[in-house]
Amino acid sequence: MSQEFSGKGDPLKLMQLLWGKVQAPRRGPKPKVSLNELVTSAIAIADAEGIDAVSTRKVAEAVGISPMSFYTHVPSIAELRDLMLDQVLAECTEPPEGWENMNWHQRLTYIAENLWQHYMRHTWVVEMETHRPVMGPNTLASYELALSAVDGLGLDEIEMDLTVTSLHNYVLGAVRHAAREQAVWKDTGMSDTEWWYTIAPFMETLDFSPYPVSSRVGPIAGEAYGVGDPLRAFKFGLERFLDGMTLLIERKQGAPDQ
Amino acid sequence: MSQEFSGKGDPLKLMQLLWGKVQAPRRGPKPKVSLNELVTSAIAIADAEGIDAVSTRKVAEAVGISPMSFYTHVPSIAELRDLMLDQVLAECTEPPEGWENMNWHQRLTYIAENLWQHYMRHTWVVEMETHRPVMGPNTLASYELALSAVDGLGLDEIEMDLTVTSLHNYVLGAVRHAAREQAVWKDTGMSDTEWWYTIAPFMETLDFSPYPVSSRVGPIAGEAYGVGDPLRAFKFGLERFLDGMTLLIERKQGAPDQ
DNA sequence: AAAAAACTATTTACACCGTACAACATTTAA
DNA sequence: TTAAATGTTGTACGGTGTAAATAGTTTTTT
Repeated sequence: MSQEFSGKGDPLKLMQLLWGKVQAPRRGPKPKVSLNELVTSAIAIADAEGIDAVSTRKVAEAVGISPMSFYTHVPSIAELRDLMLDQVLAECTEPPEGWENMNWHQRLTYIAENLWQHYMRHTWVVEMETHRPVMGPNTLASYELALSAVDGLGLDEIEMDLTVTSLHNYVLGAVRHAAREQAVWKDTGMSDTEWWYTIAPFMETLDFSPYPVSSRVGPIAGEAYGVGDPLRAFKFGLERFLDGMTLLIERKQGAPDQ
Repeated sequence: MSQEFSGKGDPLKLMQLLWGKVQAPRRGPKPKVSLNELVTSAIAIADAEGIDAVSTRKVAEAVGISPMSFYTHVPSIAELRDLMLDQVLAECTEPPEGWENMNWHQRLTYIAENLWQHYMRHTWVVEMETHRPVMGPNTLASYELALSAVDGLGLDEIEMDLTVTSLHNYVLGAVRHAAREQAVWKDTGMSDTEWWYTIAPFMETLDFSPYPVSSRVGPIAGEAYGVGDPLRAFKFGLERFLDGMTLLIERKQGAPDQ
């Protein structure tokens, strides 16, 4: 299912749907619903019940068409999912207030934290974005915003792309813990802390002598921020990355011809 | 399906299975297969056909038991997937040759690159690890190895944990592009480059004026390394992160009491 | 030795899923 | 008015996870 990559079918059709470039049919009955209604409805279902609740039948029912009518609007569920990804990313395309007065450090921090919040609002996106890039208008617009944060700093185009890409990569990797916790809590009512206390008695029966460093670090880290503090790990890594970026940018500005 | 978090059922049962702490039954017939055979078989299927090909029926057939016999060994497919994750991570638990003579920079680089290769060997792991941490022996052992890379540098325990966690987060975020490309290629025979050429004619019909920076950066980056070079982006971000780590470690060593 | 208990294995069944296919309904161009 | 093009719908198939009932096997208890 998730293995049904859209490249298999018709990548062009997906692009046309993403960019609204499907030529309007000259004859035939008017469609009962628009593509936008389908995608919006699917996103609502995913936000409320998770991505696995988004089935062709359920989306069709939500917008009031028969199950198979779905396929007149979207080639398959794989394309629907890609459309969902691009549409929901509309939240990350606009610069925030004061953007013009921010330096690159503040801008990249904003990009990363905004992306974090986006993933937390729609935890299903974290699962889906492991798949295939979606060349849609909102995806491109959010890439544009991120790139503009590091424009004019002395980085060449390739370094700009690498910066934005690895920052995005990092956020996605870091957010999954927090996203998972929220999804599990939503689904089961059990927090990570409760889960931890459930297995803690068992953990104490284990022999930890093969893991000397872990058994020193684990409890201290655990006491400091509970089972794990994804946000703190995220911020820690972000700081290291940005510190590294500072070094690179200073180097480039010191030798602009390199 | 992927929303069936194991916390829902019985987290303790999973822990017992992970650590081989299920008390041997006193009576009744001998099981036809062992848990290990089931998990190994499931991993083989996932490696060959992707995670979605791993169904209870298929695994049962592969080891030669009836479909429902599966549930004698594993509570549900969610637990099987967790067991797969831990078992396959056995590849990342041993220090490489020369580990003792490496400095922290070399060690962290090894950890990151080895993890990258692990994910590339088993691309389905990338999809699955977005879910829930598995407190199994191999997971713990790989955590131990990573922690030992930054032990004795003047970092406190929390910083050690944060370092290892964010490094792992970063690798996971960065590898997904490469993993996806490989999975798509395996499944469809279409490389990312071919896919790009399929949609390129359409892309040229689009109006890129709303994306000035992207349309400057995109082509240059594209020409430099094709559609995208996940490995290069990975290494770029890794360098920035390690540069940032250097600053932190130097700071800590300059003020050991802080 | 016989009976009971504990366990594994199997069969059947159900409610979902994505979607192929064919018949039908509606709108427009010829 | 007719034919073409399109949207809608019902039926059907093979796949999924797994609940429930049943059958078979081994060990413990009587």
